[in-house]
Amino acid sequence: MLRCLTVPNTSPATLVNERGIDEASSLTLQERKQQLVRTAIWDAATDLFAEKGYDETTIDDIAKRAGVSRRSFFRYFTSKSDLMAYGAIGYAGYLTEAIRACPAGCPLSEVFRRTVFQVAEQCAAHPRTRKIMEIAAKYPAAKEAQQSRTAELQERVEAAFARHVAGQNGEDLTPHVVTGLTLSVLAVIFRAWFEHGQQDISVTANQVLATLDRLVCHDKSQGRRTDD
Amino acid sequence: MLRCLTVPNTSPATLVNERGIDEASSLTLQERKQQLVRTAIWDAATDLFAEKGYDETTIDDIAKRAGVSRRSFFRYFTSKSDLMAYGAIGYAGYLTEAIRACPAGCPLSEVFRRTVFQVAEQCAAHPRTRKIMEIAAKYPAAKEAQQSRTAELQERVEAAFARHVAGQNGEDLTPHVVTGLTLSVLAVIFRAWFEHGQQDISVTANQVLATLDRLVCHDKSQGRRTDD
DNA sequence: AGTATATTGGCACTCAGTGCCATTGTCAAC
DNA sequence: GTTGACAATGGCACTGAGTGCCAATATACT
Repeated sequence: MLRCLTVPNTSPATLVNERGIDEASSLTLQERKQQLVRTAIWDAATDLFAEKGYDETTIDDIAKRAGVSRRSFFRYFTSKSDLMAYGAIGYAGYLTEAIRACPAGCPLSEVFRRTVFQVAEQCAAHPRTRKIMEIAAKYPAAKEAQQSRTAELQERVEAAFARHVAGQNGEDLTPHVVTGLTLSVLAVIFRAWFEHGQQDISVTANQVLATLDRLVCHDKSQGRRTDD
Repeated sequence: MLRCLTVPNTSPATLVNERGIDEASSLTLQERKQQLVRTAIWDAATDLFAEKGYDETTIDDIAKRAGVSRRSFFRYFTSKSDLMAYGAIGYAGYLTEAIRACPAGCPLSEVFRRTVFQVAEQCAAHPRTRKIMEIAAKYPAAKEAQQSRTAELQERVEAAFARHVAGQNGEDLTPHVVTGLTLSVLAVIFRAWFEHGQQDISVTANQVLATLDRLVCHDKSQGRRTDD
């Protein structure tokens, strides 16, 4: 993964916005055209996944419907997995942005809560989120592909948290723990929100965080382990 | 994934033990032979991964060194990813077993703690854990492959937790939350344990759980969200 | 117009993964 | 010892993924 694509200058910021046509402020014409092709491929692919299934859709199919050559497909996405993980880049952007937005003195537990709520709402508002979740729920291989960039995501989020708590010793495990917690909590929220009504995601988020509190802060008497 | 392999009767319990030669109590001769081939392939593969890299190792290489045909490789493992995820089956077994071992009245927070410690120690004692972690740390594609069965793992663990808290309404999010928490905490523990000394993993586990407590149970004044 | 550069498409190649069938090995019954 | 049933293996051929290379085309800049 993470191969060098020839075509796009794919700066992460470029990929955050969806349509690539309007609101193209600081983008050159070339970049906007590339973005256009990229979303064309993505739209063609997700449509086909929904129509005839994830495994059954070949890259030839996608390229044909998107109106590009097979060879060009691989210049915009490294693989079919890469397509499903497309949203992960924007997701990582939301997360790091939300963490960075917190004031310096803000306790980490509060940074965690704010990040969870803000990112949940941002993703819930995004049309791509729903489409991807539907495909992932239907086809296990698609779900696996979607999560194929977890490592990169984790690294970026960890770096953002580490930046917030800068000034501690290097051996501190805090950034790792918050990152794991944040990502797993968000995953639970998305799943519950998607499976049930998909109404207001902040309600779901509150439920999940309340459950977490009940779980961790219940009895802390047994902080050290003794064998049974 | 999860294709039907022709050869092996691969019951999950069969795969938990490592060598497959000794301590073969309730296994037929055929099953033990299959297990032998399976571990031969696995050994050959991990050796090659360590020698010449994960991506550079083809399935032909693995089959040749293991002394089986290319076609037979695919009867024991569905893919190279499947090989890296081989340990996930035993891992899931450890987790469900640890959860089930807790007495019925045990509060979930305590089940969580016990499971984390027990599974961490079991995995740390297993020779395969170290080997896999070394490869995964070195090659990103291998790490990705290793996590390719997260969905199955999650389902099994969730089911085990749900069994423990049986008697609640179906809308309860608790099993989802504990599962996410358990898996992410264990991931942090393994990583920290592997990167640092790899001494006593229960020390690492205590550090991580202490960090978690500090994080979640810090100030709970802001249980409901208000926009800034 | 004319040149440098970016993008694309086509071709050929390796490797992953699968279906099909012939061969071999194993075990039991006769 | 032979025969027959059945599991395991190996070989072959095929589709699809992914990549390198080069020619053709489009775009930008002078």
